[in-house]
Amino acid sequence: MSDPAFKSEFLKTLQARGYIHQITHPEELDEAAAAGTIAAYIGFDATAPSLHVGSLIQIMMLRRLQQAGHKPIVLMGGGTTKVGDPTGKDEARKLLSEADIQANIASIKTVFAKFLAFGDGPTDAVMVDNDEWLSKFGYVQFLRDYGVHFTINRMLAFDSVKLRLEREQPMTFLEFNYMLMQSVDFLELNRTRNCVLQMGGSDQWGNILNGVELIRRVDQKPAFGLTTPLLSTASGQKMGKTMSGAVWLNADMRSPYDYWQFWRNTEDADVGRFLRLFTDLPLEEIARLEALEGAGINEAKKVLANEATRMLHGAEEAARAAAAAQAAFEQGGLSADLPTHEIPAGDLEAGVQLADLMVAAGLAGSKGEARRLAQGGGLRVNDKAEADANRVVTTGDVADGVVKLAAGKKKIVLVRPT
RNA sequence: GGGGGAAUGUCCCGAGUGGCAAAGGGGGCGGACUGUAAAUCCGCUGCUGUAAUGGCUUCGUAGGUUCGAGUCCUACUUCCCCCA
Repeated sequence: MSDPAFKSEFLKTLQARGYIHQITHPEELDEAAAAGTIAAYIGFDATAPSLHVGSLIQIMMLRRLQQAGHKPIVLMGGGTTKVGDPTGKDEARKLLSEADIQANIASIKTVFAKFLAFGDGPTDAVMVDNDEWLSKFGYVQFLRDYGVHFTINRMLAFDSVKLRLEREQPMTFLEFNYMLMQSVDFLELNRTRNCVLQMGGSDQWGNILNGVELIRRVDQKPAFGLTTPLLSTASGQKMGKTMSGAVWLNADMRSPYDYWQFWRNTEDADVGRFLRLFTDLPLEEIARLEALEGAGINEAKKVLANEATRMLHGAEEAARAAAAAQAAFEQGGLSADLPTHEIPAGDLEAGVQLADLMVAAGLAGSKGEARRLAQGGGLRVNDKAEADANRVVTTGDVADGVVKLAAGKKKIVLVRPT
């Protein structure tokens, strides 16, 4: 993609920090963003009770938008989730019940307030749910109003459809309609809220393009689309799924400590990129951190972990996570802020099989796994390797009020008798 | 409606002759090396249990044949392809 020198603060920032993959009408959009306040939206589907770091780049982009003096619109996909986005999938995802979707939305909502300022002002963020309008259409009315603007010929050419067909995987008519719904969302937001820009991940390009064209065709009004690059780590892993599963943003699904660890374990080659995308640090500062070599780059990773955790969970939680990590990894000591598992003191007096304790503490999925861990040398009790998972843990193992269990070098749980 | 094909280890892909806890890969986990990195190398990867042989539950669903079935038979479910 060409590299035009943008005039608007917003696009300049996105460009400099690496958010831009494709833009539909770069110059026009730049003009609009430079001339005054614009409104832009990103849609989030409610397929899980929390968003994960895979969505973080989108959230951060809304933050940049607001920082540049524009209005972010968070679109919750209450309506579209009922249909399910086929993009990038080989199979239709199982349909969620309406109750599940509503519960997911309620749970997801809270995260946005950490990144955006909501309110009624001209550049305050707002949240809307597309179920509001999508559920109101009658089938025939929807077909007549919008169906006429989409040709099957063109829809078949979009990757989301084409790839599925090429791989000879079935695509239901329900899924086929998803891109129409998303296009109508954009049109609706354009009409009711004067929203001129839809942003999203690069996999959304086709869906976004359809909305842009719908607005331009039906209302003869300007509309733009912008996508972010697909985020993967330097070694090619998909971003967001790691060691212990998805990196959720909700604190009750992924603790601040684990969140901090996630960023701390960033690959060397990704540090600069992630700092630009996921922190508010000035670019000069990032350039300095990124230039650190060898083990020195660990400093940059700590900064990244601190900043990212602070933004999501607050300064206090970030500091505690950092302190716990320092105690555990750099001093080999204990910290009360490490993940803790409580068990009745009586159980420990009676003695608990180590394998059972590992499972209870969440360090092993089954006793068999605990055994294998032990045999592989990855199980440690109070920092001492323990090859026998059948060993009984008793009060004699308590030191400083806890028993320190570790699975591998990074997963630590303090067992605290109560 | 007719004809042909497919569903495999609760992450994915994928081999499978009647003796299979089931090849191989990806992913994941652990170890070594390092810097809580990457790359590389080694080990593990159904549950349960032992000092150890073991026990139990898995191959779309339900039955059947057999000493023994992922593998053969019957019905059913879902999906794909071709014809109408």
